[in-house]
Amino acid sequence: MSESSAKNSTTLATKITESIRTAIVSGDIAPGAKLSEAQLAMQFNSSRGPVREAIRRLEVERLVRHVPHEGARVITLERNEIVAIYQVRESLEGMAASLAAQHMSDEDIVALRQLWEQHRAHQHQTGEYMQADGDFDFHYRIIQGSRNPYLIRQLCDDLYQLLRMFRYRSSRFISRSAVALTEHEHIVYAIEQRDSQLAELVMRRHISRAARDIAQAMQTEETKL
Amino acid sequence: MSESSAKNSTTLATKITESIRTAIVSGDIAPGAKLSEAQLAMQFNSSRGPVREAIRRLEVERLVRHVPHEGARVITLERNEIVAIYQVRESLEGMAASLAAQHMSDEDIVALRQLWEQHRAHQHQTGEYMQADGDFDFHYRIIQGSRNPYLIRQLCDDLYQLLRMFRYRSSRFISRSAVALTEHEHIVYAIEQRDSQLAELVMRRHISRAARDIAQAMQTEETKL
DNA sequence: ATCGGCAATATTGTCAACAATAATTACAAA
DNA sequence: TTTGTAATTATTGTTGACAATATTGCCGAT
Repeated sequence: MSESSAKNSTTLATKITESIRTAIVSGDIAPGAKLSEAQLAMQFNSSRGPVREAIRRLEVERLVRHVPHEGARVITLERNEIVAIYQVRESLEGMAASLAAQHMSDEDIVALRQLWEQHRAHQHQTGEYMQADGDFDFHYRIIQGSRNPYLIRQLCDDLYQLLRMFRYRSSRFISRSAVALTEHEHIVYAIEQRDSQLAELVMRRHISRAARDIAQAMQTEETKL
Repeated sequence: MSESSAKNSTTLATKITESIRTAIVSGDIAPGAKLSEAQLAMQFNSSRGPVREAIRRLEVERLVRHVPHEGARVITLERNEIVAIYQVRESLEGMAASLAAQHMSDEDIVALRQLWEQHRAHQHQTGEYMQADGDFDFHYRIIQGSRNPYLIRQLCDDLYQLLRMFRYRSSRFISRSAVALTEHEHIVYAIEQRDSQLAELVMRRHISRAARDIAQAMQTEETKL
């Protein structure tokens, strides 16, 4: 487990929170793993206080499940929970796309198009899957474009944490980068046209298909065991 | 400020969290008010530790804004933030209604109808506005009926806290109980018919109208000052 | 050999003191 | 009077010790 990524925030508790969060999301701390206060405190050269604060925060963020007097464990995402999350994501991010088509500045739309061009070029050259990071970047920009602060927080701070955590583990399945690239283009197009209805629909389908692929992959994964 | 509503949870920090949360949501602690650790600790006959934990949790729940070394204050909801929240609520709860129409058990639907009958009877007798609590109860049942655990948490644990906090302050405006009663009936009907599309649409309109009324009321309220 | 209860151990919850940072006040100079 | 600065005060951040609870291991009974 790497506690390297500790940004120099103002307070120790914040740094520890971020370190543990990235460790969970990146899979360095496995789902279901126990978070021992004493152990973590030792690891970060601190006392248990700041570690406790970090765990409490991550508990509210739903990355950690805590039961009194027993301790905290990293959550494990079951199949039905993944499905539930994707269902919400479809609704929320569809709305984000719709709002983005209405509210994004012309410059931001140009930048979005350029980002997509980069992704295409990258895929053309390397023939590689789209990087998860690139995909997230694309979606983040559209969410930001919604200009709805509450929606932005819900998606970026909350839902996407869970998504990242899950994606890291299951990146082996996801080989739909070619399809995704095409779908992204359609989204960019709809936003360029300022067609909020189309943007919403295309985004919803994009996410819906991803969800279907993942659910299917998990299904076969489960039957294999 | 009443710290009376302390349920006997297993841990002190939890009790304090709940007490402060209800105090904020009910308006006993005013928006923008400072949350002093020492003062709260005294108030709850505890040390600062549990109070700090409570504040950290409420911070992640977005009921409190915290800046390092300065302290925590209760958030203040601006007009545009209310609009943003209602926009998200419309999308999420529309989805909840759709899912409820698909997944609610027949018994639960009967119970929902009965609840509505009660509301109607109550209004008939007293001619009163619908109680905010009754309204929340109605919506909660439908959200639960969605059977989507992530959606349920997002709405009940997160969004509705903010809604409650705001509603308490502004209950003076909201006199649309007669309209709401009718709209609720339409929602119940759509769910009884298992018409998920209709349920979603009617719910969205219900919330959209409420949002419009509130935005309008805030507008006039602002110009008055 | 397995199961249930008791002691030992480990872990979490709470507390009070200390350190570090921000807010306030007092004071002096312009 | 006003303004900038330094000292004071108050508040938050962190720590280690102690209390309360859960887990583990041991022992005896069936």
